[in-house]
Amino acid sequence: MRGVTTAQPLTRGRGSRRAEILEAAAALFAARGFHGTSIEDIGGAVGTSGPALYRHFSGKEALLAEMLLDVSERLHTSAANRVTEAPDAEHALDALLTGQIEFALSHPALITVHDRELGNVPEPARRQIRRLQRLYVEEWVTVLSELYPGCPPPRLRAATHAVFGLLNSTPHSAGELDPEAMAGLLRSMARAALARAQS
Amino acid sequence: MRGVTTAQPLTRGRGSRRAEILEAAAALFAARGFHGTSIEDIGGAVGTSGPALYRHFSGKEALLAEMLLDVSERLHTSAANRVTEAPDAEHALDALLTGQIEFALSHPALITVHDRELGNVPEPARRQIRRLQRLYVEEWVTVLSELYPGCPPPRLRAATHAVFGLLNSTPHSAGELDPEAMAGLLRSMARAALARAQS
DNA sequence: CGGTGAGGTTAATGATGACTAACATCGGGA
DNA sequence: TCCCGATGTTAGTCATCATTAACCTCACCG
Repeated sequence: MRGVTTAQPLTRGRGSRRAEILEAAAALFAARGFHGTSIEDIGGAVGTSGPALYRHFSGKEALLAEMLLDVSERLHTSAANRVTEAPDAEHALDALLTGQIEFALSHPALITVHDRELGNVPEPARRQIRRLQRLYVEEWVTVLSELYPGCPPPRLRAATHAVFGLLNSTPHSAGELDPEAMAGLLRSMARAALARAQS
Repeated sequence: MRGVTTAQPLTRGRGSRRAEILEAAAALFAARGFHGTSIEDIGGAVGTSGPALYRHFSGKEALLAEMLLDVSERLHTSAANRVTEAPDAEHALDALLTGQIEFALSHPALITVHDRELGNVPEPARRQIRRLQRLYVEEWVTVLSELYPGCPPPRLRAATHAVFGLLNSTPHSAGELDPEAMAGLLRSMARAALARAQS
């Protein structure tokens, strides 16, 4: 029984394993939390047993770090691009909303983990994630400042966080509405909410 | 060194210790998560060492259960009362908003734990908490149905969850604005967002 | 073929942590 | 005054878990 049943890598696509692990881990972290999920759980979810993960990540925290870094990078660069390409602030805001809603609807687990587990990321990476998050928020605040001049930035920042809360509620109300309708509802609610930040 | 330094209960108010523990635990759970917080941590936060907690709660999960049960009860009964006393749906909605905003602003840790850690509550209690949460949501949906007839309940439910997300964003944007301004901003954004649910 | 590297496997190992046991202390009745 | 209940204390106990060690195996390249 020693090393007899080994298992089949069977010509897997390059790096697909890492991605598969990250995806499984995201789902588990979202459902049970970082500390509530064991390495064995994650391994099990991808069909290998526990320690196999160390062939792909240096540890559990590193795995989380990579996951969150990737999310905050995607959010931020997507936002930056959209804003740059928009003809005016009005369209920029629409584009930001679209980006966040698309992401939240298609990756609910990542969204959940992203705003729950930052505290478990070890220091070198944590700072960078925070930085990207801050930049992402500032992307919104900048657009909103242009749209509602005269509204103090702290208020816009608070409003932005509130809208994130609204948009990221998706994982909690999963299944109530189909994605199309949900996207429309969220967009419309968010726009209306933001319009109230100016007063 | 055996049992020499015992410590002083010193005529504490009745049951105040339980409350003190619950409060400390809420702060720790909010900051580090249920599994990220040890019994020793909680004990330390109230000036006793670890196992002393078992004099007040039967275990860590029981502590969490009591905490969440209390929160969902407070939210639900407060909402039910407010709605009953309101002259019409318009005022009822205002009262619901006021209640949720007051609670979220004054107990950010409880709000955070409340929508993160339900999964760690053991079964008998979990069902009851879920039930109260459902009733709380239905309180909102009922009022909204009256206000926006013709809007399908699933949509109203999704909108309600979205608004909870918006209002509960408070813990994430702590300190940006003073509580007064924050309350006003949240209320105004929430109302505007809800108004969009009808269309 | 021969060996090498990627990716798995099962057994330690060492911490940490929930919970229990055995034992104090003290304030407040009887 | 003496006992008891409420609360603490410290030292186990037993699981669980991250991480490491030591070993396999297979695809592929020369």
